[in-house]
Amino acid sequence: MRSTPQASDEMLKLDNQLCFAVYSASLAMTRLYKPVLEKLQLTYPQYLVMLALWEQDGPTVSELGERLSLDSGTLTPLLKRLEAVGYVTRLRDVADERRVHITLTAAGRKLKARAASVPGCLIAAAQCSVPELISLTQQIQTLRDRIRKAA
Amino acid sequence: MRSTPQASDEMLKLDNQLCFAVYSASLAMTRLYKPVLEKLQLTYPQYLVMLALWEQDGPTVSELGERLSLDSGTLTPLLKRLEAVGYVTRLRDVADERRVHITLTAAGRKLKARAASVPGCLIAAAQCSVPELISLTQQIQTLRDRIRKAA
DNA sequence: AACAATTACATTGCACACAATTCAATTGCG
DNA sequence: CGCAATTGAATTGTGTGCAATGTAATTGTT
Repeated sequence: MRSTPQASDEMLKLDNQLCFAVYSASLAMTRLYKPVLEKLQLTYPQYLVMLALWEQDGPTVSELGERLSLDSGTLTPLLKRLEAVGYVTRLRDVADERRVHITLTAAGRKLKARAASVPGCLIAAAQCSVPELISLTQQIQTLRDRIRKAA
Repeated sequence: MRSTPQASDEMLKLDNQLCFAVYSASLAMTRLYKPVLEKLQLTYPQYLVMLALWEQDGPTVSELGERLSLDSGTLTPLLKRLEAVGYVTRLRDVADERRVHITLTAAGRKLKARAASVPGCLIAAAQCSVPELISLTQQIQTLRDRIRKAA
């Protein structure tokens, strides 16, 4: 008698995989936001950067990378595009010329008001109560933090 | 008196937590799997394609795209890489020459046994019971399906 | 002060992800 | 049958995401 091949079969089914659920949910969210964010001249990752800046303006590239868990290879070109559309400025720190501070322009600050309606489309799509959304968010955050620790 | 700017502030923070949680969890998972999948000569999206093929061999490119919610612009080069390492073959349908069937090679089928241990690393990292993982997976799938319907 | 190690950002190369377009094969309709 | 419309993949161009590398500025040590 062999050792239960069924068990590993069940584990390897696509829909049983937590990783595929998260992966496909992330892609679905990007697609949901796309038409909304296009009106603001933002991509989804650029929107996340703007959210971070609206909460705390003027961080260095590495601080932003820490917050979003992205490295400079991703952020540098992204930030240059945000600078090109006029939402941020990239300025060298006078005390430490290695650092580059990312600061909102007037247009970048004004955008926050126009972005106020963006979250509504996800909340509407989710079709569940705000407490339920908060609970799900916390579960996913806990999972993410444990994965980070394990990696 | 202005109309509660705090409300939109909170909304933006809530949205930050929800969409960013899924986004960052997805990235964290990719990073967790990376060293494990490298031993199998697979990237994370390639692993998802292999999971789909182990469940049902020989689909067309568009059927695979339907299952994974990816288009030909993503799948065509990815499948060519899987063909290059020898895990799949790409064969034109004899009845309809527009279609390309993706079929596992012997090496591709053999890989399934070696991949049996892959899900374990996420389960270990998650530090929670299997029923809890199943529940969380289902919640995320439900969210994803509702988002897809709304988009 | 000199210099090795570290830090911060930029650059390069590879692999997705997706919109838009192209091209060939097939289907539908008069 | 003939031909327009449709379908299925592939291609092209833009924007991430990340490892590896490069470069300049700063820090620590003697």
